[in-house]
Amino acid sequence: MGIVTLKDVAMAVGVSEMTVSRAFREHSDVADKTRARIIEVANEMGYVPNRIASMLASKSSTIIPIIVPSLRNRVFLDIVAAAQEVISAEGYQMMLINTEYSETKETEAVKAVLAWKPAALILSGTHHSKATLKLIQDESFPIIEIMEISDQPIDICVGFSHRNAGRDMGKYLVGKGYRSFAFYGCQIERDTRGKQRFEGFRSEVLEAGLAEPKLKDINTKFVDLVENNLLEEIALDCLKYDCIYCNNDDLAIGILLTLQRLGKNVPEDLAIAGFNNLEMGQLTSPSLTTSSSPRSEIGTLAAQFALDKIKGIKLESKVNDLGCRLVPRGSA
Amino acid sequence: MGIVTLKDVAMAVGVSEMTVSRAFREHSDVADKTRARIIEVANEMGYVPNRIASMLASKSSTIIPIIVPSLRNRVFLDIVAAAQEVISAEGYQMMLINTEYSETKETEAVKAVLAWKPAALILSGTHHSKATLKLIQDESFPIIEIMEISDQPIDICVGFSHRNAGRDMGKYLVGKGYRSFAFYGCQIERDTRGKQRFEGFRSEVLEAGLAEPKLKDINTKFVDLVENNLLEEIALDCLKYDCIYCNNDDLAIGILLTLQRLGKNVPEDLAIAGFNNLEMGQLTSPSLTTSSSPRSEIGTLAAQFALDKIKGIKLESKVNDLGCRLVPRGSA
DNA sequence: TTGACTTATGTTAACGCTAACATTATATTT
DNA sequence: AAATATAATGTTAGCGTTAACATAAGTCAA
Repeated sequence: MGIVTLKDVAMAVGVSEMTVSRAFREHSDVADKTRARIIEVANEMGYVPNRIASMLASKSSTIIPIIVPSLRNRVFLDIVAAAQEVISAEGYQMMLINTEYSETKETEAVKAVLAWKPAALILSGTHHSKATLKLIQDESFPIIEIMEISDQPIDICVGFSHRNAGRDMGKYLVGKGYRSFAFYGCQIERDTRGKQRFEGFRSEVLEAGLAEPKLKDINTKFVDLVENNLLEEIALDCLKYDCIYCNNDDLAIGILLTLQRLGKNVPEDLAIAGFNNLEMGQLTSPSLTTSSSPRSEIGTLAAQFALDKIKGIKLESKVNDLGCRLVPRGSA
Repeated sequence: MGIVTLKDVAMAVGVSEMTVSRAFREHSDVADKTRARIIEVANEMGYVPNRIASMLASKSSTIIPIIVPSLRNRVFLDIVAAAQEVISAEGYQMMLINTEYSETKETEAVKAVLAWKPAALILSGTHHSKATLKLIQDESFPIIEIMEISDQPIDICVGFSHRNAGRDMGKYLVGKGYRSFAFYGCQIERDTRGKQRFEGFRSEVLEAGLAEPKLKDINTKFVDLVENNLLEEIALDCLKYDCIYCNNDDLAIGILLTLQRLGKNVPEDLAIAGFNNLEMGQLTSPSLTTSSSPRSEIGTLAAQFALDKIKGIKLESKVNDLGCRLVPRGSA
């Protein structure tokens, strides 16, 4: 026989479908004895409630999609991992979608996701295409924007100001006495948040009356950089400056270790600062000056806010700035 | 008005619901003119097909859940990222679940996932609890087991032999002349695959007539190790041996960098080997001897196999051993 | 122009479940 | 014991779509 349905169980037990349905939904109004019998028979028969039918009938979904621009980036991986934990723990299901930093793909993803009548939606960033916005404008489920903050979130946003993070780092580095700067990043042109950090950094450097920091966009993925031994060239190029601010810790650590292999001294020959505060940055000597992006917190909170709002719990604030703590260490 | 349904669009255009349904499914038998008109009106009205209703009616799902034991581990992150790419590209949806290495949670996850009538299921490892196996035994969708290989996969498995990976490393290290060994790992007792590598490693060391390698289970997560500065103690402890084989590259690199900070020499004072072949391991000096786990390949292939089998394409082989290449470098 | 196809559209009945209301059994009060 | 309240179960009618079959419209050969 094919799949076991409510009807089959109901017939086997000798009750109505409705009673079986109730028994499986911890509905209070089923007699304990009846429920026990139902559950037993159902298990024996291998009955598994069909969530799809349930969703259609009740018009209530437990799907929470999360749309991120990348899964190669530790930031999003950590966010996804943290959000997943909360979402699962509450009996909801995470649907994971990766847009590869493409606006078109984001719009497509949102369209696809709407077809699932999601319980909530987690989006990355606060900037979205018109098409995307149009799709979600009349939707009534909670929409959480993560990573950045915005004065006018679609609904709720959780993140921090990347501009401020860059500014803080700029202030710190200028204060340390460095005078010529460059900002290095892999594929920055598509990383709007990286660019925001650069902007903050730049404005601080300029305010201090120093020369415009150079924006160095390395048009290769970090993995390929390592794979193809391109880091040496980049590391040597860096030496033209007093200090470099990297788009993320991976690159910063990569340059740091490469310079050391080449016999250079950090921070004497070149000071290096990163972004994210990955574990490895604590292990190099000198250890890495960086900013601690609250990745896991963002994931956890985003999921929590989504669930709270689904449950009708009033949220304190629509804009949640978690800040980004500067972590001064030896490398700059 | 609330949500726009097929019916609304059908009425607006003046055709039957079925025609609208067909128009949205690239069904060939709709006149081009009719389809164009339908799509136009539908877009205007903001119609989004309801996948849930569609799934219920057609009994065909596009959900592919992937159940992994951890999302802190780069291995699974890479697998998930790779699988996601393939799954999305084909118009399917990935549902992500993390069991935190708990068999109970795995069973629960499988139960939850069955309720979605998935198109396929990706599971981690080849060992599953009786309860889990019972749940999936009569299911007809493809089931892909990843990471390990087994002679009797439930359906299809994609991975490599961890025992062999450990054995290869053992052979290599013995060949290099090291004589006293230890295997270090964070929370190995729950990492069955890590244990398999140890077993392979151990058998090779014993076969060479050397002393039993010590199994050192560090009962703390790597992050906490770094956070609480516990690596120094561990690194110093390692010096009792000629050579250590670490459960993963993170730990290996952590120990390597810590030893260097303490003024020790690798591999002279201690040789170190890792597992996974992360980028960072290429950047240390000496760079890290490790094994290259085919993480992305596993993710990609697992997804591909799932999709192929859904489409009825005959697979070449049920057991797919991708191997695990030893990468000899300077650290051991 | 008829019959035989082909193409385009429509009709009906599910899919498996639950909301909302209806009914029956049981407990509680007077 | 009747009247009322409460708990436990049942009935009906969808939820929004699609499979399968039914029909209508258009095409073509003879």
